[in-house]
Amino acid sequence: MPDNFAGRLLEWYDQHGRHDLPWHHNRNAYRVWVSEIMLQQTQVTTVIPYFNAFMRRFPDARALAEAPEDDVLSHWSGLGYYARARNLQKAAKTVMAEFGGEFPQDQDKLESLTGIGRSTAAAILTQAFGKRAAILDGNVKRVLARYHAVPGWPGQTSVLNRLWEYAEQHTPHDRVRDYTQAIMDLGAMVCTRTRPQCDSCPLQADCTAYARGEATLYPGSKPKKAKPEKTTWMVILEDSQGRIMLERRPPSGIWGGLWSLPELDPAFGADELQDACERKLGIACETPQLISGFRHTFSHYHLHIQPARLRVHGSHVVADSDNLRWLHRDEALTLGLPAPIRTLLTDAEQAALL
DNA sequence: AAACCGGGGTG
DNA sequence: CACCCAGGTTT
Repeated sequence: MPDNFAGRLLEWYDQHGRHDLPWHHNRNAYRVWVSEIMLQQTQVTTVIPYFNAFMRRFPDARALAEAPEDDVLSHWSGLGYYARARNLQKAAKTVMAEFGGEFPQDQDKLESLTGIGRSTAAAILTQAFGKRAAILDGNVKRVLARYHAVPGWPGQTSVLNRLWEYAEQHTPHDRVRDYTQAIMDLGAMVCTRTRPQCDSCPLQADCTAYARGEATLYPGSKPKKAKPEKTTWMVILEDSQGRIMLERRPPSGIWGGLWSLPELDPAFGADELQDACERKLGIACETPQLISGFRHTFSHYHLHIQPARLRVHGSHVVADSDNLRWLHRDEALTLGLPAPIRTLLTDAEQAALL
Protein backbone atom coordinates (compact mmCIF):
# COMPACT_ATOMS: atom_id res chain seq x y z
CA MET A 1 0.00 0.00 0.00
CA PRO A 2 1.33 3.42 -0.89
CA ASP A 3 0.02 5.08 2.28
CA ASN A 4 2.01 3.07 4.85
CA PHE A 5 -1.13 2.04 6.72
CA ALA A 6 0.60 -0.75 8.64
CA GLY A 7 3.68 1.33 9.43
CA ARG A 8 1.69 4.14 11.01
CA LEU A 9 -0.41 1.67 12.93
CA LEU A 10 2.63 -0.14 14.31
CA GLU A 11 4.24 3.10 15.37
CA TRP A 12 1.06 4.00 17.25
CA TYR A 13 0.86 0.52 18.76
CA ASP A 14 4.38 0.66 20.16
CA GLN A 15 3.42 3.75 22.15
CA HIS A 16 -0.26 3.29 22.95
CA GLY A 17 -1.33 -0.30 22.34
CA ARG A 18 -2.26 -2.89 24.96
CA HIS A 19 0.75 -5.08 25.64
CA ASP A 20 -0.11 -6.71 28.93
CA LEU A 21 -3.38 -8.64 28.67
CA PRO A 22 -3.62 -12.08 30.36
CA TRP A 23 -3.54 -13.96 27.04
CA HIS A 24 -0.32 -12.16 26.10
CA HIS A 25 1.46 -14.17 28.77
CA ASN A 26 2.38 -17.83 28.19
CA ARG A 27 1.10 -17.18 24.70
CA ASN A 28 -0.03 -20.30 22.89
CA ALA A 29 -2.75 -21.29 20.45
CA TYR A 30 -5.09 -22.56 23.16
CA ARG A 31 -4.96 -19.33 25.18
CA VAL A 32 -5.28 -17.16 22.07
CA TRP A 33 -8.22 -19.22 20.88
CA VAL A 34 -10.18 -19.05 24.15
CA SER A 35 -9.54 -15.32 24.47
CA GLU A 36 -10.70 -14.71 20.89
CA ILE A 37 -13.96 -16.58 21.41
CA MET A 38 -14.67 -14.72 24.64
CA LEU A 39 -13.77 -11.38 23.03
CA GLN A 40 -16.21 -12.01 20.19
CA GLN A 41 -19.06 -11.28 22.52
CA THR A 42 -17.67 -9.33 25.48
CA GLN A 43 -15.39 -6.40 26.19
CA VAL A 44 -11.85 -6.87 27.42
CA THR A 45 -12.47 -5.74 31.02
CA THR A 46 -15.30 -8.24 31.43
CA VAL A 47 -13.41 -11.04 29.72
CA ILE A 48 -10.31 -10.87 31.95
CA PRO A 49 -11.79 -12.50 35.10
CA TYR A 50 -13.64 -15.11 33.00
CA PHE A 51 -10.47 -15.89 31.08
CA ASN A 52 -8.38 -16.30 34.22
CA ALA A 53 -10.93 -18.56 35.91
CA PHE A 54 -11.30 -20.59 32.71
CA MET A 55 -7.54 -21.08 32.42
CA ARG A 56 -7.24 -22.14 36.04
CA ARG A 57 -9.91 -24.78 35.56
CA PHE A 58 -9.08 -25.78 31.95
CA PRO A 59 -5.36 -24.99 31.46
CA ASP A 60 -5.09 -26.75 28.10
CA ALA A 61 -7.08 -28.46 25.36
CA ARG A 62 -6.90 -31.80 27.13
CA ALA A 63 -8.41 -30.46 30.35
CA LEU A 64 -11.20 -28.80 28.37
CA ALA A 65 -11.85 -31.90 26.26
CA GLU A 66 -12.10 -34.15 29.31
CA ALA A 67 -14.28 -31.86 31.46
CA PRO A 68 -18.00 -32.47 32.05
CA GLU A 69 -20.07 -30.18 29.81
CA ASP A 70 -21.86 -28.70 32.82
CA ASP A 71 -18.51 -27.60 34.19
CA VAL A 72 -17.67 -25.78 30.96
CA LEU A 73 -21.08 -24.11 30.81
CA SER A 74 -20.90 -22.96 34.42
CA HIS A 75 -17.60 -21.22 33.64
CA TRP A 76 -19.37 -19.52 30.74
CA SER A 77 -22.48 -18.57 32.70
CA GLY A 78 -23.20 -14.86 32.23
CA LEU A 79 -21.14 -14.49 29.06
CA GLY A 80 -24.01 -15.46 26.78
CA TYR A 81 -23.85 -17.32 23.47
CA TYR A 82 -23.65 -20.71 25.16
CA ALA A 83 -23.39 -22.53 21.86
CA ARG A 84 -19.89 -21.03 21.67
CA ALA A 85 -18.92 -22.72 24.93
CA ARG A 86 -20.17 -26.06 23.63
CA ASN A 87 -18.36 -25.50 20.33
CA LEU A 88 -15.22 -24.70 22.28
CA GLN A 89 -15.31 -28.05 24.00
CA LYS A 90 -16.19 -29.90 20.82
CA ALA A 91 -13.21 -28.34 19.08
CA ALA A 92 -10.95 -29.21 22.02
CA LYS A 93 -12.00 -32.84 21.62
CA THR A 94 -11.18 -32.67 17.92
CA VAL A 95 -7.77 -31.18 18.67
CA MET A 96 -7.08 -34.12 20.98
CA ALA A 97 -8.45 -36.79 18.64
CA GLU A 98 -7.40 -35.50 15.22
CA PHE A 99 -4.36 -33.33 15.87
CA GLY A 100 -2.64 -35.11 18.74
CA GLY A 101 -3.37 -32.30 21.16
CA GLU A 102 -1.56 -29.64 19.09
CA PHE A 103 -3.36 -26.88 17.21
CA PRO A 104 -2.68 -27.05 13.47
CA GLN A 105 -0.73 -24.12 11.98
CA ASP A 106 -2.87 -24.04 8.88
CA GLN A 107 -5.83 -21.80 8.03
CA ASP A 108 -8.00 -24.54 6.52
CA LYS A 109 -7.34 -27.04 9.28
CA LEU A 110 -8.08 -24.43 11.93
CA GLU A 111 -11.34 -23.54 10.17
CA SER A 112 -12.34 -27.20 10.25
CA LEU A 113 -12.67 -26.88 14.03
CA THR A 114 -16.20 -26.06 15.20
CA GLY A 115 -16.54 -22.42 16.17
CA ILE A 116 -13.41 -21.27 14.34
CA GLY A 117 -14.06 -19.34 11.15
CA ARG A 118 -11.92 -17.25 8.84
CA SER A 119 -11.21 -14.42 11.26
CA THR A 120 -10.61 -16.50 14.39
CA ALA A 121 -8.32 -18.86 12.48
CA ALA A 122 -6.33 -15.84 11.29
CA ALA A 123 -6.11 -14.47 14.83
CA ILE A 124 -4.64 -17.77 16.05
CA LEU A 125 -2.20 -17.93 13.13
CA THR A 126 -0.90 -14.43 13.73
CA GLN A 127 -1.00 -14.24 17.52
CA ALA A 128 0.17 -17.72 18.39
CA PHE A 129 2.31 -18.68 15.40
CA GLY A 130 3.40 -15.36 13.91
CA LYS A 131 2.11 -16.37 10.47
CA ARG A 132 0.68 -13.85 8.03
CA ALA A 133 -3.12 -13.87 7.88
CA ALA A 134 -5.80 -11.19 7.71
CA ILE A 135 -8.39 -10.82 10.44
CA LEU A 136 -11.71 -9.01 10.25
CA ASP A 137 -13.42 -8.68 13.60
CA GLY A 138 -15.83 -5.93 14.61
CA ASN A 139 -13.07 -3.47 15.46
CA VAL A 140 -11.24 -4.01 12.19
CA LYS A 141 -14.47 -3.70 10.21
CA ARG A 142 -15.06 -0.29 11.74
CA VAL A 143 -11.53 0.96 11.08
CA LEU A 144 -11.55 -0.19 7.46
CA ALA A 145 -15.11 0.96 6.71
CA ARG A 146 -14.15 4.47 7.85
CA TYR A 147 -10.71 4.59 6.32
CA HIS A 148 -12.07 3.61 2.91
CA ALA A 149 -15.57 5.04 3.41
CA VAL A 150 -17.15 1.69 2.54
CA PRO A 151 -20.92 2.21 2.41
CA GLY A 152 -23.49 -0.32 3.58
CA TRP A 153 -23.99 -2.75 6.43
CA PRO A 154 -21.14 -5.27 6.91
CA GLY A 155 -23.68 -8.06 7.42
CA GLN A 156 -24.35 -7.79 3.71
CA THR A 157 -22.13 -10.10 1.70
CA SER A 158 -20.95 -7.54 -0.86
CA VAL A 159 -19.90 -5.10 1.88
CA LEU A 160 -18.19 -7.86 3.84
CA ASN A 161 -16.25 -8.99 0.79
CA ARG A 162 -14.96 -5.46 0.18
CA LEU A 163 -13.80 -5.22 3.79
CA TRP A 164 -12.01 -8.56 3.54
CA GLU A 165 -10.18 -7.31 0.44
CA TYR A 166 -8.94 -4.24 2.28
CA ALA A 167 -8.02 -6.36 5.31
CA GLU A 168 -5.84 -8.57 3.11
CA GLN A 169 -4.24 -5.60 1.36
CA HIS A 170 -3.23 -3.85 4.55
CA THR A 171 -1.81 -6.88 6.35
CA PRO A 172 1.99 -6.53 6.36
CA HIS A 173 4.55 -9.30 5.96
CA ASP A 174 6.59 -8.17 8.92
CA ARG A 175 5.44 -7.84 12.54
CA VAL A 176 2.09 -9.34 11.64
CA ARG A 177 1.39 -10.32 15.23
CA ASP A 178 1.81 -6.77 16.46
CA TYR A 179 -0.09 -5.40 13.47
CA THR A 180 -3.07 -7.62 14.22
CA GLN A 181 -3.12 -6.56 17.85
CA ALA A 182 -2.61 -2.95 16.76
CA ILE A 183 -5.60 -2.72 14.44
CA MET A 184 -7.85 -4.40 17.01
CA ASP A 185 -6.61 -2.01 19.70
CA LEU A 186 -7.12 1.00 17.46
CA GLY A 187 -10.72 -0.03 16.87
CA ALA A 188 -11.31 -0.63 20.56
CA MET A 189 -9.51 2.46 21.91
CA VAL A 190 -9.54 5.19 19.23
CA CYS A 191 -11.80 4.31 16.30
CA THR A 192 -14.75 3.62 18.58
CA ARG A 193 -18.35 3.31 17.47
CA THR A 194 -19.46 6.54 19.11
CA ARG A 195 -17.20 9.55 19.68
CA PRO A 196 -14.10 8.26 17.88
CA GLN A 197 -10.88 10.00 18.92
CA CYS A 198 -9.89 11.02 15.40
CA ASP A 199 -7.41 13.59 16.70
CA SER A 200 -5.36 10.80 18.29
CA CYS A 201 -5.58 8.50 15.29
CA PRO A 202 -2.42 7.59 13.39
CA LEU A 203 -4.50 7.03 10.25
CA GLN A 204 -6.29 10.38 10.28
CA ALA A 205 -4.33 11.89 7.38
CA ASP A 206 -5.60 9.28 4.91
CA CYS A 207 -8.98 8.42 6.40
CA THR A 208 -11.69 9.04 3.83
CA ALA A 209 -14.58 9.21 6.28
CA TYR A 210 -12.67 11.66 8.49
CA ALA A 211 -11.89 13.87 5.52
CA ARG A 212 -15.60 14.05 4.83
CA GLY A 213 -16.44 14.69 8.48
CA GLU A 214 -18.49 11.50 8.43
CA ALA A 215 -16.58 9.02 10.58
CA THR A 216 -19.59 7.96 12.63
CA LEU A 217 -21.66 7.24 9.52
CA TYR A 218 -19.51 4.12 9.00
CA PRO A 219 -20.02 1.25 9.09
CA GLY A 220 -23.62 1.42 7.89
CA SER A 221 -26.20 0.20 10.36
CA LYS A 222 -28.21 -2.96 10.23
CA PRO A 223 -31.69 -2.70 8.72
CA LYS A 224 -34.04 -2.90 11.67
CA LYS A 225 -36.96 -5.22 12.16
CA ALA A 226 -39.73 -5.18 14.76
CA LYS A 227 -39.29 -7.76 17.50
CA PRO A 228 -42.24 -9.99 18.31
CA GLU A 229 -43.44 -10.33 21.91
CA LYS A 230 -43.63 -13.79 23.46
CA THR A 231 -44.79 -14.91 26.87
CA THR A 232 -44.13 -17.95 29.05
CA TRP A 233 -44.85 -19.28 32.50
CA MET A 234 -41.82 -20.31 34.51
CA VAL A 235 -42.60 -22.42 37.52
CA ILE A 236 -40.56 -22.55 40.71
CA LEU A 237 -41.54 -25.96 42.05
CA GLU A 238 -40.47 -26.33 45.65
CA ASP A 239 -40.52 -29.62 47.52
CA SER A 240 -40.89 -30.20 51.25
CA GLN A 241 -37.12 -29.89 51.75
CA GLY A 242 -37.02 -26.48 50.11
CA ARG A 243 -35.42 -27.75 46.91
CA ILE A 244 -36.47 -26.42 43.53
CA MET A 245 -36.76 -28.24 40.27
CA LEU A 246 -34.50 -27.29 37.35
CA GLU A 247 -34.83 -28.58 33.82
CA ARG A 248 -32.05 -28.81 31.28
CA ARG A 249 -32.96 -27.07 28.04
CA PRO A 250 -32.59 -28.77 24.66
CA PRO A 251 -29.03 -28.60 23.25
CA SER A 252 -29.84 -26.05 20.55
CA GLY A 253 -31.91 -22.90 20.42
CA ILE A 254 -32.41 -20.32 23.14
CA TRP A 255 -30.26 -21.03 26.20
CA GLY A 256 -29.24 -24.36 24.64
CA GLY A 257 -27.98 -26.87 27.20
CA LEU A 258 -28.41 -24.52 30.15
CA TRP A 259 -30.37 -25.33 33.28
CA SER A 260 -33.55 -23.31 33.62
CA LEU A 261 -36.97 -23.40 35.24
CA PRO A 262 -39.67 -25.61 33.74
CA GLU A 263 -41.93 -23.65 31.42
CA LEU A 264 -45.64 -23.89 30.78
CA ASP A 265 -47.74 -22.66 27.89
CA PRO A 266 -48.86 -19.05 28.44
CA ALA A 267 -52.34 -20.10 27.33
CA PHE A 268 -52.86 -21.56 30.79
CA GLY A 269 -54.54 -19.20 33.22
CA ALA A 270 -53.10 -18.80 36.71
CA ASP A 271 -55.90 -21.00 38.04
CA GLU A 272 -54.93 -23.79 35.62
CA LEU A 273 -51.24 -24.00 36.58
CA GLN A 274 -51.77 -26.52 39.34
CA ASP A 275 -53.57 -28.81 36.95
CA ALA A 276 -50.98 -28.26 34.20
CA CYS A 277 -48.11 -29.23 36.52
CA GLU A 278 -49.95 -32.38 37.45
CA ARG A 279 -50.54 -33.38 33.84
CA LYS A 280 -47.36 -32.17 32.15
CA LEU A 281 -44.83 -32.93 34.89
CA GLY A 282 -46.75 -35.48 36.93
CA ILE A 283 -46.32 -33.40 40.06
CA ALA A 284 -49.10 -32.62 42.50
CA CYS A 285 -48.83 -29.09 43.86
CA GLU A 286 -50.63 -26.62 46.05
CA THR A 287 -52.10 -23.42 44.61
CA PRO A 288 -49.59 -21.15 42.87
CA GLN A 289 -48.14 -17.97 44.27
CA LEU A 290 -47.49 -15.46 41.48
CA ILE A 291 -44.22 -13.55 41.45
CA SER A 292 -43.98 -10.27 39.54
CA GLY A 293 -43.23 -10.88 35.88
CA PHE A 294 -40.51 -9.21 33.84
CA ARG A 295 -39.41 -8.82 30.26
CA HIS A 296 -36.19 -10.21 28.81
CA THR A 297 -35.05 -9.08 25.37
CA PHE A 298 -33.24 -11.31 22.89
CA SER A 299 -31.72 -10.22 19.60
CA HIS A 300 -34.89 -11.08 17.75
CA TYR A 301 -37.78 -11.11 20.24
CA HIS A 302 -38.97 -9.97 23.63
CA LEU A 303 -39.92 -12.62 26.18
CA HIS A 304 -42.30 -11.83 29.00
CA ILE A 305 -41.47 -14.20 31.84
CA GLN A 306 -44.24 -14.81 34.36
CA PRO A 307 -42.87 -16.78 37.32
CA ALA A 308 -45.09 -18.74 39.67
CA ARG A 309 -44.09 -20.61 42.80
CA LEU A 310 -45.81 -23.88 43.63
CA ARG A 311 -45.23 -26.02 46.69
CA VAL A 312 -45.12 -29.70 45.87
CA HIS A 313 -46.76 -32.42 47.95
CA GLY A 314 -43.85 -34.39 49.39
CA SER A 315 -45.23 -37.77 48.44
CA HIS A 316 -45.52 -36.98 44.73
CA VAL A 317 -42.01 -35.77 43.91
CA VAL A 318 -40.63 -37.08 40.63
CA ALA A 319 -37.11 -38.45 40.65
CA ASP A 320 -34.02 -36.70 39.25
CA SER A 321 -33.13 -37.68 35.71
CA ASP A 322 -30.70 -36.54 33.03
CA ASN A 323 -32.62 -33.37 32.35
CA LEU A 324 -34.42 -32.86 35.64
CA ARG A 325 -32.89 -32.07 39.01
CA TRP A 326 -34.08 -31.08 42.47
CA LEU A 327 -31.58 -28.66 43.94
CA HIS A 328 -31.24 -26.20 46.77
CA ARG A 329 -30.96 -22.65 45.49
CA ASP A 330 -27.22 -22.41 46.30
CA GLU A 331 -26.52 -25.56 44.31
CA ALA A 332 -28.66 -24.28 41.45
CA LEU A 333 -26.65 -21.06 41.30
CA THR A 334 -23.45 -23.03 40.64
CA LEU A 335 -24.87 -24.45 37.39
CA GLY A 336 -24.84 -22.83 33.98
CA LEU A 337 -27.98 -20.71 34.21
CA PRO A 338 -29.33 -18.08 31.80
CA ALA A 339 -28.71 -14.59 33.19
CA PRO A 340 -32.38 -13.71 33.81
CA ILE A 341 -32.99 -17.01 35.63
CA ARG A 342 -29.96 -16.39 37.80
CA THR A 343 -31.34 -12.95 38.61
CA LEU A 344 -34.78 -14.35 39.30
CA LEU A 345 -33.47 -16.95 41.75
CA THR A 346 -31.23 -14.41 43.45
CA ASP A 347 -33.96 -11.76 43.71
CA ALA A 348 -36.44 -14.33 44.96
CA GLU A 349 -34.02 -15.02 47.78
CA GLN A 350 -33.78 -11.33 48.63
CA ALA A 351 -37.54 -11.04 48.68
CA ALA A 352 -37.54 -14.03 51.06
CA LEU A 353 -39.85 -15.85 48.70
CA LEU A 354 -37.78 -18.99 48.73
C1' DA B 1 -34.61 0.92 22.74
C1' DA B 2 -31.13 -0.24 19.67
C1' DA B 3 -26.51 -1.62 18.36
C1' DC B 4 -23.27 -5.00 18.65
C1' DC B 5 -21.05 -9.59 17.12
C1' DG B 6 -18.07 -14.29 14.03
C1' DG B 7 -19.71 -18.49 12.93
C1' DG B 8 -23.28 -22.35 12.54
C1' DG B 9 -27.29 -23.70 10.30
C1' DT B 10 -30.84 -23.61 6.81
C1' DG B 11 -33.37 -22.82 2.57
C1' DC C 1 -25.01 -18.26 -1.68
C1' DA C 2 -27.86 -15.30 1.13
C1' DC C 3 -30.22 -15.04 5.02
C1' DC C 4 -31.45 -16.01 9.93
C1' DC C 5 -30.10 -17.05 14.65
C1' DA C 6 -28.01 -16.41 19.32
C1' DG C 7 -27.98 -13.40 24.46
C1' DG C 8 -25.88 -10.27 27.44
C1' DT C 9 -23.65 -5.63 27.65
C1' DT C 10 -23.02 -0.96 26.21
C1' DT C 11 -24.60 3.22 24.50
